[in-house]
Amino acid sequence: MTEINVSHSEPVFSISSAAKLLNISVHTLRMYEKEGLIVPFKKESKQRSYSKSDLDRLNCIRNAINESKISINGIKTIYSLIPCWQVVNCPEENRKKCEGYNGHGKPCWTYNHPGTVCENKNCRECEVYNNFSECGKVKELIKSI
Amino acid sequence: MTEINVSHSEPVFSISSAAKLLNISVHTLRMYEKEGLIVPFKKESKQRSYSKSDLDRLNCIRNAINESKISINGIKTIYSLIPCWQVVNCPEENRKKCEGYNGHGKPCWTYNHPGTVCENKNCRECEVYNNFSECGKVKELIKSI
DNA sequence: GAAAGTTGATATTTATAAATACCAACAACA
DNA sequence: TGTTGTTGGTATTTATAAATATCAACTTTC
Repeated sequence: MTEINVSHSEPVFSISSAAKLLNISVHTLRMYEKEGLIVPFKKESKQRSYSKSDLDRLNCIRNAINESKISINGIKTIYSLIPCWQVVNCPEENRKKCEGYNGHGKPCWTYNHPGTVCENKNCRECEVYNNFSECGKVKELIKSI
Repeated sequence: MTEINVSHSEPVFSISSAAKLLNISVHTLRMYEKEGLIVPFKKESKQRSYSKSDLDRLNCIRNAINESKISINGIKTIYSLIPCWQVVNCPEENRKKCEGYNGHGKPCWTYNHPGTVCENKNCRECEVYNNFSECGKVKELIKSI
């Protein structure tokens, strides 16, 4: 990983500075998290922190809500269509017991994944979570499979 | 096609009886059409008529809006993720010039498709339009490719 | 050819999603 | 150790998407 990428994914912003930079309230950030749109880094003390990449992701989400007029539940449903099983190479056997594969309306990273290849993964660091925060990228992925 | 399917896809309901059956207003039906969620049959006189299958589709849409809280633009975006190119076997060459393939946020059946395999198709009769009115089915299709 | 229904278009209402405000308890950091 | 910020709640406000109401011109139907 290059220096640039490290700083990009390094959680360095507190919730209040993230909110300030995004021009939204602290509560809104926690709301997005509760809805499963974002997975901020958490210290042992349970305090959240946000990377530059988190801010980019949040800008996409804000854009979807405010410009594209897609509701939060709409965004969740769109995320739930990401073919995560392709991205992480999830074996057929695992899929049967995976809520992300079988569920509807919620992104895979909002579930636990017992007995799957994702079991011990940290979703915050997963390609599925990181690469497809933009709706456009979801379609590109579907095209590529 | 069996007798049952004929009656199922036969446009027999006027806009007002469709509205009554769905318990919504006539204008709402026209609004859904303007947004590209539905493609009702039209007589030469420009009057709309609706089949039982149209009503089923509309029930799905109503459910997405009222129960799942997905906004109309959200539904449009979800429809736009249907891999239509797979369903209709759209040749690589055609895809480059197809707005449905390259566009974002609008279902393929809201575009014209000059120079593609869909050029002379009536979208109302297309598998892409007919089979995936439910969000759940969209995910099933993505899984199958 | 009169009544009933439909068209598209605009103007208005309503229902509610998204965001804000406020809270007491706890954590971080000078 | 006092100040500043964070936590997870609930209660409230606001912005607006979705639906309704009206309209005159046009079809259909009997």
